[in-house]
Amino acid sequence: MSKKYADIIIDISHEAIDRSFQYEIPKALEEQVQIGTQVVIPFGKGNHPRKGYVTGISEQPAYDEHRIKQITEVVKRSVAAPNKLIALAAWIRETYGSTMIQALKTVLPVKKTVKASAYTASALLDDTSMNGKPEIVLNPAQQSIVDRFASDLESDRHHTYLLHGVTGSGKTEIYVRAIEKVVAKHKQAIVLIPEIALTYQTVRYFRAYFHDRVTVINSRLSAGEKYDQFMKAKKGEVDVVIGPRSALFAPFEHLGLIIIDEEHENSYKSEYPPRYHARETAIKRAQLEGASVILGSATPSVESYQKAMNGEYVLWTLPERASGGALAETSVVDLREELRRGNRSVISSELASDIRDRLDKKQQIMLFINKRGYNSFISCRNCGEALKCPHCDVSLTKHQGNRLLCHYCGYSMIQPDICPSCKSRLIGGYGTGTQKVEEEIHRLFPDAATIRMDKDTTSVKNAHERLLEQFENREADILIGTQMIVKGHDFSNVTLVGILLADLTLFHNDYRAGERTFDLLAQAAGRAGRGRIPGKVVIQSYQPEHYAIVSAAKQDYRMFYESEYAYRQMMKYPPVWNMMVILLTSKEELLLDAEAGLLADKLKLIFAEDGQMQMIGPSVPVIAKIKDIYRRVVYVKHNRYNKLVEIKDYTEVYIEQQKLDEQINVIFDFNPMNIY
DNA sequence: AGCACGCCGACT
DNA sequence: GTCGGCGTGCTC
Repeated sequence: MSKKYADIIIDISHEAIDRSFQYEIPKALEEQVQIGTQVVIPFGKGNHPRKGYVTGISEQPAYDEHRIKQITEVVKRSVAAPNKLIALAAWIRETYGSTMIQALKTVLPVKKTVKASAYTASALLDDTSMNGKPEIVLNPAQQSIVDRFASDLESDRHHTYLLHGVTGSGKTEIYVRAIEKVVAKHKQAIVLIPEIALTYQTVRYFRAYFHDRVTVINSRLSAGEKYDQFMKAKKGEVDVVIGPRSALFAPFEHLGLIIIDEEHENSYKSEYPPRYHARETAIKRAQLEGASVILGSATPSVESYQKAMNGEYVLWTLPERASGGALAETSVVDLREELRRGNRSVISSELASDIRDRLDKKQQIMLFINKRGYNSFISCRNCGEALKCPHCDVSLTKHQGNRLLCHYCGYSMIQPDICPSCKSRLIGGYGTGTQKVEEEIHRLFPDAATIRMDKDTTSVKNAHERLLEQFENREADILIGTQMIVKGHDFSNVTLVGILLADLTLFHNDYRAGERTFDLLAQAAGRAGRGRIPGKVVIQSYQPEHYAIVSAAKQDYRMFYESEYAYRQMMKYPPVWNMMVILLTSKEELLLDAEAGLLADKLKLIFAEDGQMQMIGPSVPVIAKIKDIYRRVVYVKHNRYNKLVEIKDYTEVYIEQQKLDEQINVIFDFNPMNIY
């Protein structure tokens, strides 16, 4: 009988209207309008139709009744998000800093009425003639973990588990068994996988167990296709959703388990606002919905391992390969020593002789170089200037055909003959990119067939899969690549892995440099000797005494963790302390400098009194401008995360009150994955 | 984000 | 005298 009212967040991303507005629900729409429903409402003076999300329903008007307008209609083809997802969005907004509408859009399935693209769901989704589930017998370590999970589930205890298992120890089998237990209780599971690891084999594995009760989300799905998969989850037509970060928001009604594979991966942190971390957000969602979380990794993040150490997570360990196969032998080569002996090649003499040996035995080799275009910028030996992008303040990278390219905005130019700043002719490229390594290999081993994998050779659709397939089919002896060849792929004939420059200088100044290096080396080592023949890993480095390299060579995670934790503790870095980056951007450099300074002073004045805050900056970030937008950063460290949230809230209000939001944009990043 | 209200300069 | 500049403030 009585009227009903809806609290609605309007789809306009602006702080000034980042709050809910109350609308009357017309009788005809009462059944359709629920929390999470997308509706169209008249907004503002002109009563322009706007989209909005219902975040609450009440019986009383909280506002002058005559001024409350009516909901126009419900957006067709929209899924009402479960109530809990709205609460999760509110938590994301508060924890990471963004407008409510941005947080809602992150959490809710976006149903664009775009027609589904022609190649539907890609090869990952359509597979027919699936043979029954593989008869895999768990080893005692695996069995004991599955049993413990089952008993927790039986007694309704929900934990976050950290599954620390070396590469090849059979983590996936544990995931699958845990999901089986959850599904048996009529609950559902989400499996998060880093995008690059979302391979055909992985999906096949889950398909073998759950058949058409599992669905896969990947970045190649159109918005419409992704929406359809989410609908299946909501209607209970599937039990398992597999996908990257965004799959965390699959609108299951009875969520029982969230699995995050390779939990240490950087791609679980969103790179645009709200910059949420899928691991933390998963744990929050599980808490809201009474579900469990399993985090799996061979090289856990320092954050997660610390929580396992202090009892917040339950630690499960799989110390051995499931097949019983031995881990690879490792050898560290000191590149300084190599240079002293007069070898200026990127291939050390030890690595060269190992390559020769494997080529002769018809075994395969993987060579790994940290980064595309590493050091392959053009600089002047007279004045020392490196050629930079005029819009982005980053070095231009040399590509084939004397072309220099900016990797941030795509700006390109032909390499000049004389230095633009000092007119010297001593200008050129010095570097060891993947192309250069390939040339060097051809010089040293003219008989070797090579495949090069980097962003340039894999930019074409499916090139990535095709190149890996060629290598698998032994069409080449040596695979040369960047990060992308390190993760996940098992080639049984690879018996030698060379890490050409395990150096840390690349990530200089970055507090996660050690962690990233250890992860990379451990993963690379995991690529060697996956078949019957034992493998070898050669690690070349200028800093062979660094703890990340020493512990990686020993394949000793615990040793790495102890050193890394001590370092973080000493430097007051996360996870021991917390850090927030305030990134300020503007077209006006002078204004930006002035206002960044004022903000920093203000924050110091207000928040310094407890003595637990440390502030650095404002400073000019490594990349001082992108696309002609200038950037400044302020780093704020505090032992308590909540205090950083308070400082974030204060900053938001300050920027708005000073009327700076037109000319200066502010973005927050909590416990950042990389330095600015 | 839009849109209206509102208080000061060069025009039919 | 009026048309219109976009500064300021509000939107259920």
